[in-house]
Formats: sequence, structure tokens, C-alpha cells
Amino acid sequence: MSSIYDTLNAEQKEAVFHTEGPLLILAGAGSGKTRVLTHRIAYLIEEKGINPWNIMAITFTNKAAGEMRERVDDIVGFGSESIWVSTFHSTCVRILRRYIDRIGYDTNFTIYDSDDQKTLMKDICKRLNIDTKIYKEKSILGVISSSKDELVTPEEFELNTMGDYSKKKLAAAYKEYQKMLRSNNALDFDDLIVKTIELFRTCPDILESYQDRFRYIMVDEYQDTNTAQFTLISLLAGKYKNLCVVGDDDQSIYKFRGANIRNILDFEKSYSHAKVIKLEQNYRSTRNILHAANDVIRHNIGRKKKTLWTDNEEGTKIQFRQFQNAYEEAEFIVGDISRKVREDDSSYNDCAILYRTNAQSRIFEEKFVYANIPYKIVGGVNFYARKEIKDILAYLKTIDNGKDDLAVKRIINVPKRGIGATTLGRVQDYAIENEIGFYDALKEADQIASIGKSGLKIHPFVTFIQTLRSKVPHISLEELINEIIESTGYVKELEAENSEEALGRIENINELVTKIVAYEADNEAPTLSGFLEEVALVADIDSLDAESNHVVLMTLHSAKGLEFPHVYMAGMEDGIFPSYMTISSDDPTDLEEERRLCYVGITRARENLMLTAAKQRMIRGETQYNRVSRFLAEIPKELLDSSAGEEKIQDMPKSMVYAQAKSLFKTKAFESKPKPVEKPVGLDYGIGDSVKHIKFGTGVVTGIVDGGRDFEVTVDFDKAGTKKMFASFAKLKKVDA
DNA sequence: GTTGGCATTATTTTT
DNA sequence: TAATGCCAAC
Repeated sequence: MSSIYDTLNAEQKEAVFHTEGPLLILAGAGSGKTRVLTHRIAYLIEEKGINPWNIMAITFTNKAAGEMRERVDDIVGFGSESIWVSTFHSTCVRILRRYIDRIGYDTNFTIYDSDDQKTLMKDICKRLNIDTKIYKEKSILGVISSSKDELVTPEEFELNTMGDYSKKKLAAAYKEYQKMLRSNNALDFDDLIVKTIELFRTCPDILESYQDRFRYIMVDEYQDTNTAQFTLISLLAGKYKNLCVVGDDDQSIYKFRGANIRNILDFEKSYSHAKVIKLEQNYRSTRNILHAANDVIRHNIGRKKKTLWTDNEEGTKIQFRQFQNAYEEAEFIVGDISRKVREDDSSYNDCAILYRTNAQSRIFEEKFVYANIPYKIVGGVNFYARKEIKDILAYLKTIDNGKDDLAVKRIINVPKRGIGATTLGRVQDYAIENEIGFYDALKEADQIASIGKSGLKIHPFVTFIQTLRSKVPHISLEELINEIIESTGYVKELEAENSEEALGRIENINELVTKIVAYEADNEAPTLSGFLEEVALVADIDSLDAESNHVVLMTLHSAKGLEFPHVYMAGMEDGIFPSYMTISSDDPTDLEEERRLCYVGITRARENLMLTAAKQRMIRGETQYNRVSRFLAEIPKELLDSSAGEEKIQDMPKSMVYAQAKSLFKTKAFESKPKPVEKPVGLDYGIGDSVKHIKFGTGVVTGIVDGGRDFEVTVDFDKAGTKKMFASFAKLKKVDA
């Protein structure tokens, strides 16, 4: 009799069939761990008769959760929707929204992002007379965050100061910070985990109800858990101990975020009688790539010994190229991708460029725009962290939760209402004196003697918020956000500015509206709080979808869990990767973490891996000369091909290289695309219209050819000359001439 | 209260 | 280099 489990290898089967008690799956890169997890869930339900309701799977990103959900839905028949699949953070939010009132918060709490945290900390430093030139807000927040990761409360922190002056200051800041969060009815990211633990510890009845619900728990990327997350999981699994964790100590790359590698290394100590299964067969990469990865990671000590192997072909050698500078490096990579798409049967989304720091993305972006190649940058400034988005969200937050002082303060004078710092200071004093929130103080503005006439300016603002609040139950979120945009004149103001930047901001606001509409459409019972919550927990990587055809650019960190046929690792230089910080650190494990990052990068590649470096590079305004990354020396020479093309490009004058690269793009760059881009339904511009291009500026459309898959548009640019481009990539905006 | 110009500073990675 | 922060002038 055949079953879905026949396709699994022996170790995978063992992991799937071992359902009771603690289980550690050491899953090497590309060893099919998600398959094991999903099959294990199916096995639990179909063969063991476990109620789907009793199964929980936890991941780190929404994207991973979404993918898992999809695959579980595919493989499990009836009841898959009641399996709890989500991230640590959203799991905690879900629990807290229900019960946090038991530990003294309101269930409609807001979640602060790092921007909000910084604003709050700035305020605290001012009040506590902390010189932010000596102790920066960010570093104070860093200390607080690590304390929370280790479950150290402000009180415990204070006990450990032992008369150390600066530690005492930190303790005071931590204490005050928590106090402020509570009075704002807000939680930061770390609090989501910490407060859930606090809830479980203070209310054993709640804990037990969740223990009984989640009888079978699975945790993905276990090597990335910190102490708080470990504790949370231990509490939940405490009663039945049916805990299955999957991870790879060689891919632990989040120490800076509090991840504790000991959680996975010591799993057998924490859970005696734990079963350990190693998955060492790699299904993803060629033998060459896998050998290179193995040889690099071998240089680390203090790891669980395992060696990945594969049945796959040997594949091509790993390519290495060194260039004069970062421009040439970027040109080469962009040109190589263009060639691959043209000549080999590849498409853009088969290619990924990985780098150590987000700052490295800019140069690539420039080249991709110039080459008219579609690309997507993951990371950098989060969409929801943009100023205009945060402003609009602050209105929504103020309407949703009047206790969120930060949101109120953000928008009280946006758009300008002539309310200045002096007035706000007086309102704040009044609020503190009367022990009420900032918004409530605003409501009583006429009672505040000291502010005089300024009260007249505050009044319309309060009325505005009150009106919207009263409308919330009766109108849709879409109507609500549109009313905010209308009444505040936010977009109008931007339109009047008429700058490139303002246009981008308007676009972002429109996207926000789109997102709110999508949220309302996707949810059975959409609420304002629900939307704000979803928005607070998204990461940029979540927006990455496999459907659209573009080259993906991201940091090595963001790449974990992904795979691509062609991978480019750029900036392979000592000082960049491994970073200067880790080279100069006196803790050798820092360099090991960096090496793991390199291992992660290499193992993302399925068929081709290209490593590149630049001899000189501009770093924050000054030129650095870096030698080739030490990790390259750890890859055996026989796996590397670093000869081809080097002299050719190196010896050419710079202008020639550039011209050569340019000519690469000119000739039928888009001829053979396996995955056609979606043809735009219609264009909102025609021949003779003025349009705007992100890089080339404004110009006049002189021709449009329907190319079947897409429209080919010819534009005569004012400054950049005449260009032909595909409508769906160029994203031309019609402008009024 | 608002604006703009100049100086300073940061860079590792992010749920 | 680019973003942020501070101060002085309006």
C-alpha cells in the first residue's frame, strides 16, 4: 500500500513517526525540514487520530508561517484550519488580547516599534537627566531589550547594579520605560513574549488551558530562540512534553538579537530522554556548492557534528571575481544576470543577490534601474516605518487607543495646527499632575490655566478625533482612513509640494489604503485594532512572493530559509564580510557567527554560486581598501573558478567596462522569458503624454508597441535621451505637461 | 512657532 | 554618503 510517507527518506520517516515526547530534529540546510514538519502534522491527525485543534506550529516570520500553513492545508484534509500555525509574536498577541487584563493592561494595547521606543526613550532621558550624548537612546534600549530577552525585570536589573553609577542610570531608565509603556497601554516587541510568560506564571489556570489545547507543539528555526522564547515554549509544553523542535546550529545567526545557541545544543539536557534525529541529506544544492559550504563551516568549533551530503550532480564550479570597485562589481553582476536570462533558460526570480549590510543595496538598485531590469529589495526601511505611513497610522491608533500618548503627540501638530512645544509641555504637566493620559488632558484643555489661548487650537483636534471615534462602529475602515486623509488634507499638502519625494509619499499612502481594503476583504470580522496589530508585526520579508518575476536583493540574514537557482554573494571582503566589528572583536565566537552567516549564504544556492569582491569601496564617504574575505580561503581551490573574465574586465579602462555592460542590456534583453510578466490591462498614458520615470526623469511618450506579453514604450526623455522600455517594469507615471 | 542651514555622527545583522 | 540633530534667525 502506498502512502504520502513513502517519499520520505529513512531519517525523515523516523522523525515523522516519532510523535510522543521531546524530539530534536537537527536539520541541515536543504534537508527537507518543512516537509518533515508538514508530514508529521498529517501523520498526527490521520494516523494517530489527534484533533487538529491540539496542534501548534511556531515559526519566526509570517512568511514562514504562511508557507507552512499552505503546505499543511495541501497535505491535511479535513480540519487543517484549526491547527494553530503562527509566529512567536502573533501567538503571544493572540493570547494577550484575550487575557492581558489579568495582569493590569487593557486588551486593546498598542504595539510599539523601534521608532516609537526611541521617541519614548528620548523623552525619558530628558526627564531623568540622562545625557544622550554619553548614553545613546539606542544603546539604552539595547540593554533593556537584552534584559527582556533574558527575562530580567527592571527590579532585578536594579539589584544587580551594585553601586555602579551608569548601571544605576540604566536601571532607572528601564524602570521608567516600563512604567511609561504601561501608562500608554503599550507593549514593545520583547514585551509580547515577556508579558505572555508573566501572564502564564501569574495565572496558572490560563496556562493550563493552553497546555491542554496545545498538546503537540512544533517549533521551526529553533536555533534562533532566545531565553524568553525558550521559557515560553517550555511552559506551554510543560504538561505533555510533546515538543518537537527543528533547527540547525550551523544556521544560528541571530545572537545579536538574543538568540541563545545553547537552547539547541543543550536540548537533550533540558529534556531528558529527548530523541535526536539528524537530517543530513541535502536535496537542494549541487555537490560542489555543498562541499564548499561544508568546508567553510568545518572551521567552527563548538557545533553538533554533522556532514551534509547529496545525491545531486556535481554542478558547475563556484565562481569568484574581484573587481576594482563596487561599481564594477555591481555592473558585472547585473550584466551576468541579464546574460543568464537571455542565454540560459533562466528568469529574473531565479536570481538573488545577497550582501552583508543593507547599505550595499543602493548601488545595485542604481544599476538595475539603469538596465531596466525588475528587482525587489527586501529589508531596509520597513514600509510601515515610513514617516507618512506612521503619521496616518498614528491617527488610527489615537482613534483606537486613546492611551497611546505617543501616537497623539505625533499627530497633534501634523498637519500644522500651530500647537508648539511650550503648549504641549504644559498639557503634559497637567496630565502628570492629574494622573491622566495625554489625550485626556487635551480634552480638558480649557481647564488648563497656563495655556491660555492655545486651548482654542487644541479644541478642533479633539473634536475631530471624537467625531471619528463615534463613527467607527458605523463605517468601514476604508471610509475611516479616507476621511482622515481628506479632513487632515495630508495628501493635498503633499500634492502642493509637487516634488518627487512627495509623489512617492502619496503613493505609499495609497498603498496603505489598498492594504486596509485588502485586510477588510480577507477578514470575516475586520476591526481597527486587528488591522493595526497585523501591521505592527509584519516584516519586509513577508511581502516576498514567488509569483512576480524580479531579481531579489537582500541581506544574508533575510535570506535564511530561502533558496534560489543562482545566488550572488557580493562584497566578499574582510571588513565587510566578515564585518569589521567581528574581526576586531576579542570574542572568537563572533567570527564563528559570521562564518555561519557565510554558510547560510552558500547553502541558499541550488545550481550556481557567484562570489564577488571589490578592491576598493566607499564606506560612509571614505574609500576603504579591503582584502578578499578570509572565508574564500576556506573553500578548496579545486571547487573555485576565479580565472575567467577577470583580466578581461580588470585590464579594460573603466569607461570601456561600462560601455560593455551597457551594450549587454541593449540587445533584446527581454526576448526569452520563461515566466512572462503580467501584461498591464491598459496604460493610463498614450503617445504624446508626458510621463515620469524614477531614474530618467520626465519625458514624452513617442511610441507604444503591443508586444504581446507587455507594452514596449518609447520615451523621449528631457535629459536622458530616448529610451525603450517595458511598461510593467518601467512604472511610468503620467504627469500633466 | 516655524524654518532652514550647518554640524555631527553612524553602520552589522531585525522579529 | 546620508540621515539626523541642534541652533539661530524670522
